[in-house]
Amino acid sequence: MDKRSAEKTVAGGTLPAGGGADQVVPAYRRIANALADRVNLGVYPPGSRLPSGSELCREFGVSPMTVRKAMTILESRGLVAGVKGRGTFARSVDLSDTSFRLDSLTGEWLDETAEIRLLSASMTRADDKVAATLAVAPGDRVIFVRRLVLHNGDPAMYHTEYIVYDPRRPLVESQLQLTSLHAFLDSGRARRFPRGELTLTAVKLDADSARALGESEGDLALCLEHVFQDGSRAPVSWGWFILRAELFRLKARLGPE
Amino acid sequence: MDKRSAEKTVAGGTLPAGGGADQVVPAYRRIANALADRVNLGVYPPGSRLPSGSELCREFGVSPMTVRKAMTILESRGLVAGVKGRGTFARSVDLSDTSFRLDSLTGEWLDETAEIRLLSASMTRADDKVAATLAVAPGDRVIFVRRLVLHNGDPAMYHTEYIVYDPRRPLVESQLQLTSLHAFLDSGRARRFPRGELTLTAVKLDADSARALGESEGDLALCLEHVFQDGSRAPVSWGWFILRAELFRLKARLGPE
DNA sequence: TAGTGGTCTAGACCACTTA
DNA sequence: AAGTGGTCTAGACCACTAG
Repeated sequence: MDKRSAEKTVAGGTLPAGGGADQVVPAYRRIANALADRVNLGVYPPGSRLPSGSELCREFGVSPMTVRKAMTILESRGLVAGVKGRGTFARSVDLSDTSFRLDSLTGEWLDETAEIRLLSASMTRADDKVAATLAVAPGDRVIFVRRLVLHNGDPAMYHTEYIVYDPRRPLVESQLQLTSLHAFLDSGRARRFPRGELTLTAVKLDADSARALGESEGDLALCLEHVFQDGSRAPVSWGWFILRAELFRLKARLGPE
Repeated sequence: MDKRSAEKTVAGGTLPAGGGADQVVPAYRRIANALADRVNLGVYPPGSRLPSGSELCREFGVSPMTVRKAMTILESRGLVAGVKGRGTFARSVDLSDTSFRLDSLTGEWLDETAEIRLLSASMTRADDKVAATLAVAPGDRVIFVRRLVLHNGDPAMYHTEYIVYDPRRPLVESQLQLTSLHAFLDSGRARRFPRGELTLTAVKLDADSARALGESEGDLALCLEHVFQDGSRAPVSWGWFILRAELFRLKARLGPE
């Protein structure tokens, strides 16, 4: 249909309702929300097949691509799963589909007052555990770094890291003297290693971490362990952040928006 | 262009290369990965503007919608941010953009051996804290439930929950006698409350939780606090899961795939 | 006014499943 | 052979920004 002869719809969505809608909601979002509601309310019970693409086109009066976009959203939310040639099926979504963003952790305290202090940087030899994690031979040279991040002058997190030594990659010079926290966190990804695996656990402070953070051994903490990798998934850095438990919490939301 | 007269491209992507590509990679994914690499490698430094949609169409030889889809993916990954009328800009992505999925937590131990035990269920009056969280008046009736989830016969998590009492919604009967863990987790969402907010923290066991989990007071644990809401975001249930720390960990991956 | 991101259309083709 | 999900096209229109 040529848009210059459009009658009931415009490109941005449905025409503003007579009542005067405040916000224009895109059609694909309207459809996604409508279908999400039906899944949540049990109109499409877990495991059952949703109406096909063409049926939904008729129901909502939109073109296939628009329905498709809505389905993509629902699929990314884990609400439905599409199967080629068979159909799209409602999933049973539960708590385990929740996803926590780490930025809900940093957002509250990550500001200009954050300061990073280099505690030590040295060359050492990989022990068995380090060698296994970094996929190098035991006894190979690795860089060992310890950093402390302070917030309002107080220790907030303690970072220990082993980095594969590669003379062709002058990491040490450029990375060790970081003073800005943002650059520090940034160094975990943007310019450095595009891939990685992270694990978050609750731990008790060992003697070393406790001393660094100025707390008592055995105190409560979060441990964010990381293995950063290069483009071909070869491990380059292994380490862990020890976070003071009171300062950090992960938040997540269920449901639309 | 009519597809029946296609020459160099087919709908599924580029024509199979002479070498014989194993897997057909959709064009939008190829483009998204290519652009993601450029952002990560600093070809498009943080804050800089990416080539416009039409430029990318020319570069990759695809139609606007395909480029658009790639951009949507990058935006959802937090790698870029589009601004109407101005352009699409590279973001500085760091650790704080990581997102953890709770299913990496349950995946390992959630199976048929999991058992749920109802410890207590009673009607009580909301104290100030409960009233504030559930948006009811202090002294109003609320349902108080305590559950224990066992794995291989051992206590794994302890759940405490306050539920707004609403005689029109016979929650108690249907929810209290759950015996399947899957149905239990499911009850947090699918059929019950479509929305909610979750917070994950590290805590020490209080006397009550320690007794329930068969551990010692002061021991390490994760606390998953939840506020479930109805469709209009009115709180309906407030509670928290106390998780034995050794059994639970959150995992995440950085980068493409 | 020209350019940009964002939305939408009305088709097409493919790979796949089911009958 | 018919139906379905998934991909892609070659346009269009809108809201917005900037020169």
